Amino acid sequence: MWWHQHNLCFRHPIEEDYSSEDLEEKVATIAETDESAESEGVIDSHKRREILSRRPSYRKILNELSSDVPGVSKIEEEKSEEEGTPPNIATMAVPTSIYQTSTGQYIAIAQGGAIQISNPGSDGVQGLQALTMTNSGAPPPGATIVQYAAPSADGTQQFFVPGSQVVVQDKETELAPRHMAAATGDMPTYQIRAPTTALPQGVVMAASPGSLHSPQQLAEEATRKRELRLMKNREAAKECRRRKKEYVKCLESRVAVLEVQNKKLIEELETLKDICSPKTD
DNA sequence: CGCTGTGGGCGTCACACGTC
DNA sequence: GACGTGTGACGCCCACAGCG
Repeated sequence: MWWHQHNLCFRHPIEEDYSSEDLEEKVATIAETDESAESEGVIDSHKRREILSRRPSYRKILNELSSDVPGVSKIEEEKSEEEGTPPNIATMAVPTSIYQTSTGQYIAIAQGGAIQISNPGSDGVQGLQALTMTNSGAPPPGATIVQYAAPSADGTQQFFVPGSQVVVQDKETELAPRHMAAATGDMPTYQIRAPTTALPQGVVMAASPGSLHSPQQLAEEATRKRELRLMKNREAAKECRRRKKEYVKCLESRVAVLEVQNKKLIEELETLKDICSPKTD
């Protein structure tokens, strides 16, 4: 099933993203899998926005498409898994991100917010350590706190983990070893370092939510939560754009296939016409 | 060489939707 | 209902090409 709100999409004058709507329209026109009910009529911008925002995710769309059309590749649930996750992490519950440290350890951030660290040499999931991110609500007793810091002046991002170590994001992905770049795509690389002198701006060290009393602490907690949310949203936006590009590529290939099919059918029709209605003169 | 238009990427905000 | 996630919209920046 092809969703049919494409003709309700509107483009902002300075729209900068590629016009997937145009492609979708082209595909829908060629394939004629669609009703044209909504192609007419005036819909106010609010309504259009409402409809637009209910559009299914690219992943859903593409996966539906792939089930209808053989040969259309699916968007995997997690790119990091499909592109060569280290074997000892492969059995873990779907991580959202996997990083490799300069010491060769793998850090997997699971969807629940748990961080797992594994050594490349260890078998299976042995050696994994599960940490709990502080954004996942009140940590259970004895939980390990991992602190996130806003990007510092040199463009790096840091996680503060127990044991006086800091997980620092490299400035550029290409700094990662080639084997890592192949395994993670555009995924940033992280290193475990000893912490520098003072905490970077925006860092609030471990304070369990229950122990927050003063307005200053509350404000710091709010700031920390905001930074965390922004970081997650940043990553989500990147991932969303990646999926969108993949989706557009898929549409382009589908257009090509359907155009070829269409051409063949037209030729076939012409042939049949010639056979059924020979010229009389 | 400076200006301008264009395209692509990124970060952020707002909002809908799904989950617990 | 709170919270997390996905995505459209917007604004900004940068690179590049074309032009005078």
